[in-house]
Amino acid sequence: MTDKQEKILHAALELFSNEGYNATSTSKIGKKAGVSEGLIFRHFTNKQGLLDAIIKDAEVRIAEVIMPIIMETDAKTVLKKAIELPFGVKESEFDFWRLQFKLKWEVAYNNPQKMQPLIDKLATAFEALEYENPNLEAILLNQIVESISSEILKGNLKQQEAYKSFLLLKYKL
Amino acid sequence: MTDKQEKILHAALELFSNEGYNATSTSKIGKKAGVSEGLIFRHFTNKQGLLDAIIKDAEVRIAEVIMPIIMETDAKTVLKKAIELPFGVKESEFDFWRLQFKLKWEVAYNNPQKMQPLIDKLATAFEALEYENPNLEAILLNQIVESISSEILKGNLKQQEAYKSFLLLKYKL
DNA sequence: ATAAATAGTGAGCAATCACTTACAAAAGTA
DNA sequence: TACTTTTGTAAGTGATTGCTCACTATTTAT
Repeated sequence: MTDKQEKILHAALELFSNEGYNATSTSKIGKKAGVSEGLIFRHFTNKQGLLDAIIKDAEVRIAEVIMPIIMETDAKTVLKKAIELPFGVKESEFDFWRLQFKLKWEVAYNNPQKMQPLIDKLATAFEALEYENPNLEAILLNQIVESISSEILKGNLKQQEAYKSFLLLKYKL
Repeated sequence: MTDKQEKILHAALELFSNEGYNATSTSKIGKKAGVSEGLIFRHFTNKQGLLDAIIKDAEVRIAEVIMPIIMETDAKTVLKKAIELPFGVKESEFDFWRLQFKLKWEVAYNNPQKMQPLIDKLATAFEALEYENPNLEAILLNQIVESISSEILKGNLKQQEAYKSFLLLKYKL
């Protein structure tokens, strides 16, 4: 991956995330990346190709973030790590993650449940802890985690520490 | 409000909701509404004006939906009605509500917490029921309700009845 | 009935869109 | 070195964008 290729990807990520895919023109991307517009098409075929490259990279990064939870053997620690997940996102990566959530609301890109492995892991954890309805508990907690992530990424969640403690307490962790 | 004005608004709502604001051209709206493109600008000034009209209407409808909960005096019933909210949305109104959630991810339109009255009401309900942390409980439940709404509107939530019962049970309702 | 105001049309506007093409610079390879 | 491939640019392409304008049709008010 060339230096300029990375610059293009980075500029596209930032613009897609902050202004939206359709609201971002390839000319704007070229300008922000400090590159001729034509180079975008040389490297990524078309505008959709740019998005595809970002999405492909995202799948890897999502797997990376989820891995430590999937590998965890202690049920309580699984839940704890899952709850702490959104609070640990670095601000330098906000653009990246915000785009992921934004894309879920774009029709063209139908979202094939990348979080399913996490939900499954949560379900087995809840089962081990003898919750009455592990599957629905897993779905609920995943929803909570995603919803907290959304709020944080949009800059809407105040009192994060208090909220984290509150949730950990609720699940007796 | 003229017949044609309503046709324009309805077409715009459907297109904005399903394809996105930026992906929808005024020419497409005119065609779908069976109206000349120019008429859109006569009635709504510009494309943004169209969206503004939809948003203004939305504020009314959101207030309508929340009102029965705000007016409710029994704490348990408040929670029950809040949880049941997303499961009662009519399919004919999916486009409308989906657009509301979609807009939360658009930068241009910064969302001034239309749900705050509901959150406040939930907080006092949790207080009456002697929950330890009523404010955070209210924020959490609101997040859950919104997240369920999102999943339903995207057609991603299976076993809705089971999930509803599960939540009501969780809050002892 | 007549005038004024409103509703509606369709052609046309400059600007921008995603993308192509012709060509030059740079880098790799023999 | 000489040749090929890759990387990069700048000036285009036709199509579409949001929007205006000159005009007609219809309603409303006097």
